[in-house]
Amino acid sequence: MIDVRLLRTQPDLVRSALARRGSPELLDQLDQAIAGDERMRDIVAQRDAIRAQVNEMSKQVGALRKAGESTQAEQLQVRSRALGEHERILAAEYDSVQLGVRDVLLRIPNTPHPDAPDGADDHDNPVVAGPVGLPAEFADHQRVAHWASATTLGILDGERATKISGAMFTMQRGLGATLARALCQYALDSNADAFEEIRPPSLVTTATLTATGQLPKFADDSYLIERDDLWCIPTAEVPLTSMYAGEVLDAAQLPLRLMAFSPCYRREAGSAGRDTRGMLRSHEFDKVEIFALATPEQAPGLLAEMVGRVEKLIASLELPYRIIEICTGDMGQSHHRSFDVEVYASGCDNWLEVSSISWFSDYQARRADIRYRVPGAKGTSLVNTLNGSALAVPRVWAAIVENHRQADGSISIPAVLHPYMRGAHVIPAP
RNA sequence: GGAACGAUGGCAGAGCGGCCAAAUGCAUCCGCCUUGAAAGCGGAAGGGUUCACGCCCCGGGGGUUCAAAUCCCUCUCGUUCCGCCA
Repeated sequence: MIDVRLLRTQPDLVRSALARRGSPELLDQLDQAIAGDERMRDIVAQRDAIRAQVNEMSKQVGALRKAGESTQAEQLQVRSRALGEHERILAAEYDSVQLGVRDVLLRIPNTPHPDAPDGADDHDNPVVAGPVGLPAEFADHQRVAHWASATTLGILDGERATKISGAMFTMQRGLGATLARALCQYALDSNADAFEEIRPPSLVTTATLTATGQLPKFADDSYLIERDDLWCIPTAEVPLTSMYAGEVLDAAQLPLRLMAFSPCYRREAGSAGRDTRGMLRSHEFDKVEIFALATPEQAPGLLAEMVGRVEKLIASLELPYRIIEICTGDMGQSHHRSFDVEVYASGCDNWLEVSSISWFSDYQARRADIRYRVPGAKGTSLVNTLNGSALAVPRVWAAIVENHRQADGSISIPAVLHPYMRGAHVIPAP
Protein backbone atom coordinates (compact mmCIF):
# COMPACT_ATOMS: atom_id res chain seq x y z
CA MET A 1 0.00 0.00 0.00
CA ILE A 2 1.06 3.53 -0.57
CA ASP A 3 1.35 5.82 2.44
CA VAL A 4 -2.01 7.52 3.05
CA ARG A 5 -0.38 10.21 5.09
CA LEU A 6 1.90 11.10 2.21
CA LEU A 7 -1.10 11.09 -0.10
CA ARG A 8 -2.88 13.41 2.32
CA THR A 9 -0.06 15.86 2.92
CA GLN A 10 1.57 15.83 -0.52
CA PRO A 11 -1.03 14.60 -2.99
CA ASP A 12 0.74 16.21 -5.96
CA LEU A 13 3.92 14.31 -5.23
CA VAL A 14 2.10 10.98 -5.23
CA ARG A 15 0.05 11.98 -8.24
CA SER A 16 3.04 12.86 -10.38
CA ALA A 17 4.94 9.76 -9.26
CA LEU A 18 2.06 7.46 -10.18
CA ALA A 19 1.36 9.35 -13.39
CA ARG A 20 4.66 7.91 -14.66
CA ARG A 21 3.02 4.50 -14.74
CA GLY A 22 0.82 5.82 -17.49
CA SER A 23 -2.65 4.67 -16.51
CA PRO A 24 -5.04 7.62 -16.28
CA GLU A 25 -7.70 5.78 -14.25
CA LEU A 26 -5.17 5.63 -11.44
CA LEU A 27 -5.53 9.33 -10.80
CA ASP A 28 -9.27 8.90 -10.28
CA GLN A 29 -8.54 6.21 -7.74
CA LEU A 30 -6.23 8.61 -5.94
CA ASP A 31 -8.95 11.23 -5.78
CA GLN A 32 -11.34 8.63 -4.42
CA ALA A 33 -8.86 7.62 -1.75
CA ILE A 34 -8.21 11.21 -0.73
CA ALA A 35 -11.91 12.02 -0.49
CA GLY A 36 -12.67 8.86 1.46
CA ASP A 37 -9.80 9.45 3.81
CA GLU A 38 -10.98 12.96 4.53
CA ARG A 39 -14.49 11.74 5.24
CA MET A 40 -13.12 8.99 7.49
CA ARG A 41 -11.16 11.44 9.55
CA ASP A 42 -14.14 13.69 9.88
CA ILE A 43 -16.31 10.85 11.18
CA VAL A 44 -13.60 9.60 13.50
CA ALA A 45 -13.30 13.00 15.14
CA GLN A 46 -17.04 13.06 15.85
CA ARG A 47 -17.09 9.47 17.02
CA ASP A 48 -14.13 9.92 19.35
CA ALA A 49 -15.62 13.05 20.90
CA ILE A 50 -18.77 11.11 21.76
CA ARG A 51 -16.76 8.20 23.08
CA ALA A 52 -14.82 10.55 25.32
CA GLN A 53 -18.12 11.81 26.73
CA VAL A 54 -19.45 8.30 27.28
CA ASN A 55 -16.21 7.26 28.98
CA GLU A 56 -16.36 10.28 31.25
CA MET A 57 -20.04 9.72 32.12
CA SER A 58 -19.43 6.07 32.84
CA LYS A 59 -16.81 7.01 35.38
CA GLN A 60 -19.26 9.38 37.00
CA VAL A 61 -21.93 6.69 37.12
CA GLY A 62 -19.52 4.45 38.97
CA ALA A 63 -18.65 7.20 41.43
CA LEU A 64 -22.30 8.12 42.02
CA ARG A 65 -23.28 4.51 42.66
CA LYS A 66 -20.49 4.15 45.16
CA ALA A 67 -21.75 7.27 46.91
CA GLY A 68 -25.28 5.85 46.96
CA GLU A 69 -26.69 8.48 44.62
CA SER A 70 -28.61 5.99 42.51
CA THR A 71 -31.19 8.46 41.18
CA GLN A 72 -28.54 10.73 39.70
CA ALA A 73 -26.68 7.72 38.39
CA GLU A 74 -29.76 6.51 36.55
CA GLN A 75 -30.34 9.90 34.99
CA LEU A 76 -26.77 9.88 33.74
CA GLN A 77 -27.17 6.38 32.37
CA VAL A 78 -30.14 7.48 30.29
CA ARG A 79 -28.14 10.31 28.75
CA SER A 80 -25.18 8.07 28.15
CA ARG A 81 -27.35 5.47 26.48
CA ALA A 82 -28.64 8.08 24.04
CA LEU A 83 -25.10 9.13 23.21
CA GLY A 84 -24.25 5.51 22.68
CA GLU A 85 -26.91 5.21 20.02
CA HIS A 86 -25.44 8.12 18.15
CA GLU A 87 -21.97 6.66 18.45
CA ARG A 88 -23.12 3.35 17.06
CA ILE A 89 -24.43 5.08 13.93
CA LEU A 90 -21.19 6.96 13.42
CA ALA A 91 -19.13 3.85 14.03
CA ALA A 92 -21.06 1.92 11.41
CA GLU A 93 -20.61 4.74 8.95
CA TYR A 94 -16.91 4.83 9.69
CA ASP A 95 -16.56 1.11 9.13
CA SER A 96 -18.19 1.24 5.74
CA VAL A 97 -16.19 4.24 4.56
CA GLN A 98 -13.01 2.68 5.87
CA LEU A 99 -13.65 -0.57 4.02
CA GLY A 100 -14.16 1.36 0.81
CA VAL A 101 -10.98 3.37 1.25
CA ARG A 102 -8.98 0.28 2.04
CA ASP A 103 -10.24 -1.47 -1.05
CA VAL A 104 -9.24 1.46 -3.25
CA LEU A 105 -5.89 1.76 -1.51
CA LEU A 106 -5.11 -1.94 -1.94
CA ARG A 107 -5.48 -1.54 -5.71
CA ILE A 108 -3.25 1.50 -6.08
CA PRO A 109 0.24 0.46 -7.21
CA ASN A 110 3.54 1.48 -5.71
CA THR A 111 5.27 4.70 -6.73
CA PRO A 112 8.25 4.10 -9.04
CA HIS A 113 11.76 4.97 -7.92
CA PRO A 114 12.93 8.34 -9.31
CA ASP A 115 15.72 6.59 -11.24
CA ALA A 116 13.41 4.02 -12.83
CA PRO A 117 13.26 4.71 -16.57
CA ASP A 118 10.08 6.19 -18.02
CA GLY A 119 8.27 4.18 -20.63
CA ALA A 120 4.94 2.89 -21.84
CA ASP A 121 5.45 -0.86 -22.05
CA ASP A 122 8.02 -3.63 -22.30
CA HIS A 123 9.43 -2.20 -25.56
CA ASP A 124 10.79 0.72 -23.54
CA ASN A 125 12.78 -1.38 -21.08
CA PRO A 126 16.42 -0.35 -21.54
CA VAL A 127 19.18 -2.94 -21.70
CA VAL A 128 21.51 -2.00 -18.86
CA ALA A 129 24.08 -4.82 -19.20
CA GLY A 130 25.14 -7.18 -21.95
CA PRO A 131 24.52 -9.05 -24.03
CA VAL A 132 27.22 -11.19 -22.46
CA GLY A 133 28.40 -14.47 -23.94
CA LEU A 134 26.42 -14.16 -27.13
CA PRO A 135 28.38 -15.82 -29.94
CA ALA A 136 28.54 -14.15 -33.34
CA GLU A 137 26.79 -17.13 -34.84
CA PHE A 138 24.95 -20.23 -33.70
CA ALA A 139 25.38 -23.61 -35.34
CA ASP A 140 22.36 -25.23 -36.98
CA HIS A 141 22.17 -27.91 -34.28
CA GLN A 142 21.61 -25.12 -31.73
CA ARG A 143 18.64 -23.84 -33.70
CA VAL A 144 16.27 -26.58 -32.63
CA ALA A 145 13.47 -25.62 -30.25
CA HIS A 146 13.65 -27.47 -26.94
CA TRP A 147 10.15 -28.90 -27.25
CA ALA A 148 11.29 -30.79 -30.31
CA SER A 149 14.79 -31.85 -29.24
CA ALA A 150 13.87 -32.62 -25.63
CA THR A 151 10.94 -34.78 -26.65
CA THR A 152 13.18 -36.73 -29.03
CA LEU A 153 15.70 -37.18 -26.23
CA GLY A 154 12.96 -38.51 -23.96
CA ILE A 155 13.59 -35.88 -21.27
CA LEU A 156 10.35 -33.96 -21.81
CA ASP A 157 6.92 -35.57 -22.00
CA GLY A 158 4.41 -32.85 -22.70
CA GLU A 159 1.76 -35.16 -24.06
CA ARG A 160 1.50 -37.23 -20.95
CA ALA A 161 1.61 -34.15 -18.74
CA THR A 162 -1.40 -32.86 -20.64
CA LYS A 163 -3.12 -36.20 -20.27
CA ILE A 164 -2.62 -36.06 -16.51
CA SER A 165 -3.34 -32.40 -15.82
CA GLY A 166 -4.47 -30.62 -18.97
CA ALA A 167 -2.96 -27.90 -21.12
CA MET A 168 0.07 -25.92 -19.98
CA PHE A 169 1.46 -28.51 -17.67
CA THR A 170 4.84 -30.04 -18.37
CA MET A 171 6.76 -33.03 -17.21
CA GLN A 172 10.44 -33.83 -17.37
CA ARG A 173 11.77 -37.33 -17.14
CA GLY A 174 15.08 -39.14 -16.81
CA LEU A 175 18.06 -36.83 -16.95
CA GLY A 176 15.65 -34.02 -17.82
CA ALA A 177 14.01 -34.36 -14.41
CA THR A 178 17.43 -34.65 -12.82
CA LEU A 179 18.55 -31.49 -14.59
CA ALA A 180 15.53 -29.59 -13.26
CA ARG A 181 16.31 -30.66 -9.73
CA ALA A 182 20.03 -30.03 -10.18
CA LEU A 183 19.31 -26.42 -11.14
CA CYS A 184 17.44 -25.88 -7.88
CA GLN A 185 20.09 -27.49 -5.74
CA TYR A 186 22.76 -25.47 -7.46
CA ALA A 187 20.87 -22.19 -7.05
CA LEU A 188 20.35 -22.85 -3.34
CA ASP A 189 23.96 -23.84 -2.75
CA SER A 190 25.21 -20.77 -4.63
CA ASN A 191 23.40 -18.43 -2.28
CA ALA A 192 23.80 -20.35 0.96
CA ASP A 193 26.74 -18.12 1.91
CA ALA A 194 24.36 -15.27 2.72
CA PHE A 195 20.77 -16.54 2.74
CA GLU A 196 18.98 -18.80 5.21
CA GLU A 197 17.21 -21.66 3.45
CA ILE A 198 13.48 -21.91 4.11
CA ARG A 199 11.02 -24.55 2.97
CA PRO A 200 7.76 -22.60 3.20
CA PRO A 201 4.18 -23.80 2.76
CA SER A 202 2.83 -23.64 -0.80
CA LEU A 203 -0.76 -22.97 0.27
CA VAL A 204 -1.43 -19.66 1.97
CA THR A 205 -4.28 -17.63 3.41
CA THR A 206 -6.02 -14.71 1.72
CA ALA A 207 -4.26 -12.30 4.07
CA THR A 208 -0.88 -13.68 3.04
CA LEU A 209 -1.61 -13.34 -0.67
CA THR A 210 -2.87 -9.80 -0.08
CA ALA A 211 0.32 -8.70 1.65
CA THR A 212 2.49 -9.15 -1.43
CA GLY A 213 -0.01 -7.47 -3.77
CA GLN A 214 -1.57 -10.35 -5.72
CA LEU A 215 -4.90 -9.73 -4.05
CA PRO A 216 -7.41 -8.21 -4.35
CA LYS A 217 -6.65 -7.03 -7.88
CA PHE A 218 -5.18 -10.14 -9.49
CA ALA A 219 -7.30 -12.91 -8.01
CA ASP A 220 -7.87 -14.46 -11.44
CA ASP A 221 -4.17 -15.23 -11.80
CA SER A 222 -4.05 -17.47 -8.73
CA TYR A 223 -5.39 -20.90 -7.93
CA LEU A 224 -7.87 -20.92 -5.06
CA ILE A 225 -8.79 -23.96 -3.04
CA GLU A 226 -12.24 -22.79 -2.09
CA ARG A 227 -13.13 -25.53 0.32
CA ASP A 228 -10.35 -24.49 2.67
CA ASP A 229 -10.02 -20.87 1.59
CA LEU A 230 -6.36 -21.32 0.70
CA TRP A 231 -4.42 -20.05 -2.31
CA CYS A 232 -1.58 -21.74 -4.18
CA ILE A 233 1.50 -19.54 -4.11
CA PRO A 234 2.63 -18.05 -7.44
CA THR A 235 6.15 -17.63 -6.00
CA ALA A 236 7.97 -18.21 -2.72
CA GLU A 237 8.04 -14.43 -2.38
CA VAL A 238 4.54 -14.74 -0.97
CA PRO A 239 5.19 -16.92 2.09
CA LEU A 240 8.65 -15.40 2.67
CA THR A 241 7.26 -11.87 2.79
CA SER A 242 4.62 -12.83 5.34
CA MET A 243 6.96 -14.78 7.58
CA TYR A 244 7.51 -11.73 9.72
CA ALA A 245 4.06 -10.17 9.18
CA GLY A 246 2.83 -8.24 12.19
CA GLU A 247 6.24 -8.35 13.85
CA VAL A 248 8.60 -5.64 15.00
CA LEU A 249 12.22 -6.51 14.23
CA ASP A 250 15.33 -5.15 15.82
CA ALA A 251 17.36 -2.99 13.43
CA ALA A 252 20.36 -5.19 14.22
CA GLN A 253 18.57 -8.13 12.57
CA LEU A 254 18.51 -6.30 9.24
CA PRO A 255 19.14 -7.07 6.53
CA LEU A 256 17.41 -10.37 7.04
CA ARG A 257 18.13 -12.65 4.10
CA LEU A 258 16.09 -15.71 3.20
CA MET A 259 15.92 -18.06 0.24
CA ALA A 260 13.48 -20.77 -0.65
CA PHE A 261 12.82 -23.46 -3.17
CA SER A 262 9.13 -23.80 -3.96
CA PRO A 263 6.70 -24.89 -6.61
CA CYS A 264 4.93 -21.93 -8.24
CA TYR A 265 1.35 -22.00 -9.46
CA ARG A 266 -0.02 -19.59 -12.02
CA ARG A 267 -3.34 -19.67 -13.80
CA GLU A 268 -1.94 -17.53 -16.64
CA ALA A 269 -5.44 -16.18 -17.10
CA GLY A 270 -4.30 -13.31 -19.30
CA SER A 271 -2.05 -15.34 -21.53
CA ALA A 272 -4.20 -18.17 -22.82
CA GLY A 273 -2.77 -19.48 -26.06
CA ARG A 274 0.62 -17.83 -25.64
CA ASP A 275 3.79 -19.93 -25.40
CA THR A 276 1.73 -23.08 -25.36
CA ARG A 277 4.55 -25.25 -26.58
CA GLY A 278 7.41 -26.45 -24.46
CA MET A 279 8.36 -25.07 -21.12
CA LEU A 280 8.21 -21.32 -21.59
CA ARG A 281 4.92 -20.87 -19.75
CA SER A 282 3.16 -23.38 -17.55
CA HIS A 283 0.75 -23.55 -14.66
CA GLU A 284 3.25 -25.14 -12.33
CA PHE A 285 7.00 -24.79 -12.14
CA ASP A 286 9.83 -24.82 -9.65
CA LYS A 287 11.83 -21.81 -8.61
CA VAL A 288 14.45 -20.74 -6.10
CA GLU A 289 13.76 -17.31 -4.71
CA ILE A 290 16.09 -15.00 -2.78
CA PHE A 291 14.54 -12.48 -0.44
CA ALA A 292 15.51 -9.76 2.01
CA LEU A 293 14.01 -7.50 4.64
CA ALA A 294 16.07 -4.34 4.96
CA THR A 295 16.15 -0.76 6.09
CA PRO A 296 15.50 1.82 3.35
CA GLU A 297 19.19 2.69 3.52
CA GLN A 298 20.30 -0.89 2.95
CA ALA A 299 17.85 -1.58 0.13
CA PRO A 300 19.64 -0.08 -2.91
CA GLY A 301 22.85 -1.92 -2.10
CA LEU A 302 20.99 -5.17 -1.64
CA LEU A 303 19.17 -4.75 -4.93
CA ALA A 304 22.50 -4.38 -6.73
CA GLU A 305 23.93 -7.33 -4.87
CA MET A 306 21.00 -9.56 -5.72
CA VAL A 307 21.16 -8.64 -9.42
CA GLY A 308 24.87 -9.44 -9.30
CA ARG A 309 24.21 -12.83 -7.73
CA VAL A 310 21.70 -13.80 -10.39
CA GLU A 311 24.02 -12.59 -13.14
CA LYS A 312 26.87 -14.66 -11.80
CA LEU A 313 24.68 -17.74 -11.52
CA ILE A 314 23.42 -17.46 -15.11
CA ALA A 315 26.91 -16.79 -16.42
CA SER A 316 28.19 -19.90 -14.65
CA LEU A 317 25.62 -21.95 -16.57
CA GLU A 318 27.32 -20.77 -19.77
CA LEU A 319 24.24 -19.08 -21.15
CA PRO A 320 24.16 -15.80 -23.12
CA TYR A 321 22.31 -13.17 -21.13
CA ARG A 322 21.49 -9.51 -20.77
CA ILE A 323 19.99 -7.40 -18.03
CA ILE A 324 17.18 -4.98 -18.63
CA GLU A 325 15.61 -2.47 -16.32
CA ILE A 326 11.84 -2.37 -16.12
CA CYS A 327 10.33 0.95 -17.17
CA THR A 328 7.53 2.66 -15.28
CA GLY A 329 4.84 1.50 -17.71
CA ASP A 330 5.82 -2.17 -17.45
CA MET A 331 6.38 -2.43 -13.70
CA GLY A 332 4.38 -4.79 -11.52
CA GLN A 333 1.93 -3.29 -9.06
CA SER A 334 4.16 -3.65 -6.00
CA HIS A 335 7.45 -2.73 -7.66
CA HIS A 336 9.47 0.33 -6.80
CA ARG A 337 12.40 -0.57 -9.00
CA SER A 338 12.95 -3.74 -10.97
CA PHE A 339 15.48 -5.54 -13.18
CA ASP A 340 15.07 -8.61 -15.36
CA VAL A 341 17.76 -11.04 -16.38
CA GLU A 342 17.07 -12.48 -19.80
CA VAL A 343 18.71 -15.50 -21.36
CA TYR A 344 18.97 -15.95 -25.08
CA ALA A 345 17.48 -19.25 -26.19
CA SER A 346 19.03 -20.15 -29.54
CA GLY A 347 16.45 -22.76 -30.51
CA CYS A 348 13.35 -20.63 -30.28
CA ASP A 349 15.39 -17.49 -31.04
CA ASN A 350 14.06 -15.56 -28.09
CA TRP A 351 15.23 -13.62 -25.10
CA LEU A 352 13.62 -15.39 -22.14
CA GLU A 353 12.97 -13.68 -18.84
CA VAL A 354 14.55 -16.03 -16.33
CA SER A 355 14.72 -13.76 -13.32
CA SER A 356 13.14 -10.62 -11.99
CA ILE A 357 14.81 -8.82 -9.12
CA SER A 358 12.75 -6.13 -7.44
CA TRP A 359 12.71 -3.61 -4.67
CA PHE A 360 9.30 -2.92 -3.18
CA SER A 361 10.18 -0.02 -0.86
CA ASP A 362 7.73 -0.21 2.09
CA TYR A 363 4.74 -1.08 -0.12
CA GLN A 364 4.51 -4.73 0.87
CA ALA A 365 5.72 -4.12 4.42
CA ARG A 366 2.82 -1.73 5.00
CA ARG A 367 0.37 -4.40 3.83
CA ALA A 368 2.06 -7.09 5.88
CA ASP A 369 2.79 -4.76 8.81
CA ILE A 370 6.49 -5.57 9.14
CA ARG A 371 8.36 -2.97 11.12
CA TYR A 372 11.72 -2.47 12.79
CA ARG A 373 12.91 -0.55 15.77
CA VAL A 374 16.16 1.34 16.17
CA PRO A 375 17.25 1.05 19.82
CA GLY A 376 16.97 4.41 21.49
CA ALA A 377 14.88 5.91 18.70
CA LYS A 378 11.21 6.59 19.25
CA GLY A 379 8.57 4.43 17.60
CA THR A 380 8.99 1.99 14.73
CA SER A 381 9.46 2.17 10.96
CA LEU A 382 8.36 -0.04 8.11
CA VAL A 383 11.01 -2.29 6.60
CA ASN A 384 11.74 -2.49 2.88
CA THR A 385 11.33 -5.77 1.02
CA LEU A 386 13.34 -7.08 -1.92
CA ASN A 387 13.23 -10.30 -3.80
CA GLY A 388 14.35 -11.99 -6.96
CA SER A 389 14.28 -15.32 -8.64
CA ALA A 390 17.70 -16.85 -8.13
CA LEU A 391 16.68 -19.37 -10.72
CA ALA A 392 13.39 -20.29 -12.38
CA VAL A 393 13.72 -23.82 -13.67
CA PRO A 394 11.75 -24.18 -16.92
CA ARG A 395 13.22 -21.39 -19.01
CA VAL A 396 16.78 -22.01 -17.85
CA TRP A 397 16.24 -25.68 -18.53
CA ALA A 398 14.99 -24.85 -22.02
CA ALA A 399 17.89 -22.50 -22.70
CA ILE A 400 20.41 -25.15 -21.67
CA VAL A 401 18.76 -27.74 -23.88
CA GLU A 402 18.85 -25.36 -26.85
CA ASN A 403 22.19 -23.59 -26.43
CA HIS A 404 24.12 -26.64 -25.27
CA ARG A 405 22.83 -28.94 -27.95
CA GLN A 406 25.70 -30.62 -29.79
CA ALA A 407 26.00 -31.69 -33.39
CA ASP A 408 25.05 -35.29 -32.59
CA GLY A 409 21.86 -34.17 -30.84
CA SER A 410 23.11 -34.73 -27.31
CA ILE A 411 23.07 -32.01 -24.66
CA SER A 412 26.25 -31.11 -22.83
CA ILE A 413 25.60 -30.28 -19.22
CA PRO A 414 27.27 -27.13 -17.80
CA ALA A 415 30.24 -28.11 -15.63
CA VAL A 416 28.88 -26.48 -12.47
CA LEU A 417 25.94 -28.89 -12.55
CA HIS A 418 27.94 -32.10 -12.88
CA PRO A 419 28.05 -32.74 -9.12
CA TYR A 420 24.25 -32.62 -9.06
CA MET A 421 23.76 -34.92 -12.06
CA ARG A 422 24.99 -38.16 -10.56
CA GLY A 423 28.12 -37.70 -12.60
CA ALA A 424 26.43 -37.23 -15.96
CA HIS A 425 28.18 -34.70 -18.22
CA VAL A 426 25.94 -35.23 -21.18
CA ILE A 427 22.34 -36.07 -21.94
CA PRO A 428 23.02 -38.61 -24.67
CA ALA A 429 21.38 -38.68 -28.05
CA PRO A 430 18.97 -41.61 -28.45
C1' G B 1 -13.27 -35.66 12.88
C1' G B 2 -14.87 -35.89 18.60
C1' A B 3 -13.88 -34.04 23.77
C1' A B 4 -11.61 -30.84 27.43
C1' C B 5 -8.76 -26.68 28.47
C1' G B 6 -6.41 -22.32 26.91
C1' A B 7 -4.87 -17.38 24.00
C1' U B 8 -2.91 -10.84 28.33
C1' G B 9 3.37 -6.52 27.02
C1' G B 10 10.22 -9.06 24.16
C1' C B 11 9.33 -13.75 27.29
C1' A B 12 6.86 -15.89 31.63
C1' G B 13 2.52 -14.85 34.24
C1' A B 14 -1.57 -12.15 37.68
C1' G B 15 -5.96 -9.79 36.79
C1' C B 16 -13.88 -9.13 42.22
C1' G B 17 -17.80 -5.55 35.28
C1' G B 18 -15.78 0.68 37.10
C1' C B 19 -9.84 2.40 41.03
C1' C B 20 -6.52 -1.59 34.38
C1' A B 21 -2.38 0.23 29.25
C1' A B 22 -2.83 -3.60 32.87
C1' A B 23 0.50 -6.47 39.13
C1' U B 24 4.85 -9.45 39.59
C1' G B 25 9.29 -12.03 37.73
C1' C B 26 12.95 -12.47 33.79
C1' A B 27 15.13 -9.94 29.84
C1' U B 28 16.32 -4.64 27.98
C1' C B 29 18.15 0.53 28.76
C1' C B 30 20.17 4.54 32.14
C1' G B 31 22.50 5.71 36.84
C1' C B 32 25.00 4.33 41.63
C1' C B 33 28.53 0.82 43.57
C1' U B 34 33.27 -1.69 41.32
C1' U B 35 40.02 -1.42 38.59
C1' G B 36 36.32 -3.99 35.19
C1' A B 37 32.19 -7.27 35.54
C1' A B 38 28.51 -10.02 38.33
C1' A B 39 25.44 -9.40 42.46
C1' G B 40 22.96 -5.43 44.98
C1' C B 41 20.46 -0.60 45.05
C1' G B 42 17.74 3.48 42.43
C1' G B 43 15.29 4.80 37.96
C1' A B 44 13.32 4.38 32.68
C1' A B 45 10.65 1.87 29.13
C1' G B 46 4.37 -0.97 24.87
C1' G B 47 1.93 -0.08 19.93
C1' G B 48 -1.38 2.69 16.51
C1' U B 49 -3.76 7.36 15.31
C1' U B 50 -4.02 12.77 16.10
C1' C B 51 -0.97 19.47 15.37
C1' A B 52 -3.13 18.63 20.09
C1' C B 53 -7.07 17.23 23.58
C1' G B 54 -8.48 12.71 22.93
C1' C B 55 -9.56 7.92 20.80
C1' C B 56 -8.23 2.74 19.85
C1' C B 57 -5.37 -1.88 20.95
C1' C B 58 -5.50 -7.87 26.44
C1' G B 59 -6.01 -13.79 19.50
C1' G B 60 -10.14 -12.00 15.22
C1' G B 61 -15.34 -10.64 14.73
C1' G B 62 -20.10 -9.76 16.97
C1' G B 63 -23.32 -9.04 21.38
C1' U B 64 -24.96 -7.59 26.63
C1' U B 65 -24.04 -2.98 29.72
C1' C B 66 -24.04 3.77 31.58
C1' A B 67 -19.19 1.03 31.68
C1' A B 68 -15.88 -5.23 29.15
C1' A B 69 -9.10 -7.97 29.54
C1' U B 70 -13.25 -9.58 32.83
C1' C B 71 -20.06 -11.82 30.98
C1' C B 72 -22.41 -14.21 26.30
C1' C B 73 -22.03 -15.97 21.01
C1' U B 74 -18.86 -17.13 17.02
C1' C B 75 -14.34 -17.87 14.25
C1' U B 76 -9.11 -18.82 14.21
C1' C B 77 -4.97 -20.78 16.49
C1' G B 78 -2.55 -23.69 20.48
C1' U B 79 -2.15 -27.77 24.23
C1' U B 80 -3.88 -32.59 25.98
C1' C B 81 -6.84 -37.10 25.26
C1' C B 82 -9.49 -40.20 21.58
C1' G B 83 -10.10 -41.46 16.32
C1' C B 84 -7.78 -41.53 11.47
C1' C B 85 -3.36 -41.27 8.68
C1' A B 86 1.95 -40.39 5.10
